[in-house]
Amino acid sequence: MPEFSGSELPFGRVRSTPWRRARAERMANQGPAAGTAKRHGWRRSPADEQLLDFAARFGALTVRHAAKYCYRGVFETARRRVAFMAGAGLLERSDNLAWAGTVVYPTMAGLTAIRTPGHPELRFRVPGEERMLHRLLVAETALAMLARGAARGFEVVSERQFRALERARDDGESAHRYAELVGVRTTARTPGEQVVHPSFDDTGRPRWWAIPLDNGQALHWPDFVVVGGGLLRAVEVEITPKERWRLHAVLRGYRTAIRCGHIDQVLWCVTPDVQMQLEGARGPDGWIDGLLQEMGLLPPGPPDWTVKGRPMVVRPIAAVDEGLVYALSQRVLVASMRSSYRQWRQWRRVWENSGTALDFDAWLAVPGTVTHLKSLR
DNA sequence: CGTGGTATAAATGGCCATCA
DNA sequence: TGATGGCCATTTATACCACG
Repeated sequence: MPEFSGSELPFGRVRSTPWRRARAERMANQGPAAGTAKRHGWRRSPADEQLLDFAARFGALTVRHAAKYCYRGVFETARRRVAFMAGAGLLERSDNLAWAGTVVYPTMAGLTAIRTPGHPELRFRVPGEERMLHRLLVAETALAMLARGAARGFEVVSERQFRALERARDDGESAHRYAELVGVRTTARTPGEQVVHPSFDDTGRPRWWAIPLDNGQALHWPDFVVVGGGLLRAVEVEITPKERWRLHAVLRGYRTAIRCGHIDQVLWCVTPDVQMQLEGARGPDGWIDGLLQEMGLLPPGPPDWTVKGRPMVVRPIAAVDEGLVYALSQRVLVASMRSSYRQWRQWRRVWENSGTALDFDAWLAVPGTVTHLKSLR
């Protein structure tokens, strides 16, 4: 059987349409260069490259995220472009998590496709499912900040990026260069200007993108770093309480990094249990301080987060994507109030229509609500 | 060598059938 | 029920070419 492609199909076999021809061309042009020239069946748009870039930086992304942050909110377009890139071998898709919808992550070819000189070379890695919620929350938080801060020249550097930078065996030279490339102020342009200094590990190597712990014997990696106004702000997304000694060690590391002029501020986006660990909680006899007060990173007593310029800021994590809202709330809710994604969405609709002032989780916790909801179907 | 018009490629968004 | 692939009509981007 002879093989035919695209417009060369023999008369009468399959009617050749532009769509079929383009598909045949897509099949014939796969790999890192796919979509860069005519006759490839599709053309890589700036939005496509942005999606590849985001997926590479954060390791994984949902199609809904892609739609929101790359394709002006049009899901249909995002799905189609993802399909093209998956067909070209640049992206891999996974639909193992119902609440996430389709998750996309870059292939080796996808990473090669957007490799830019001067930027860290990322390794290929299949994202593990167990950490997927955390990974997607990090991506969402970072993308939201990037979308808001892009106009003001904010840049976001992901954990994958700085792990690649700090892996280099060059005494921190490429990490330093990259810091300058993304706008970190490493030298004062005017006298007295605040300058960023790196931390140092126990070998004396400067660490621009990692936080040395235990006198530099170990390194801690923030979830991502925001570069703005020439300074570094570390962001931590914590949805599981760490053991006290581990969290303590991380906070000590950050405290040192802040004091030596490396990190300007740490933002903690956390679930209620972690928030309690960090800033304390109201007890029977007044406020019980958390780790931040104990370590002098916050004045004793209930925190006032309207005060600006604190070295550490804690705020409740707020998922935007409906699937992430679900997955996150399932960890916070007591077992009896958990439900399948499908059921949760039905309950959400009931909540929306109920006109209550309570937020969803609080509404669900009102005695009788769950029993009532379960009786509906 | 620039300009403007035309042909063609590709993007987009809507719709539908299928599938799990 | 949502994700998906197939298809179509319309819009937009790009390549090409003749002309001055």
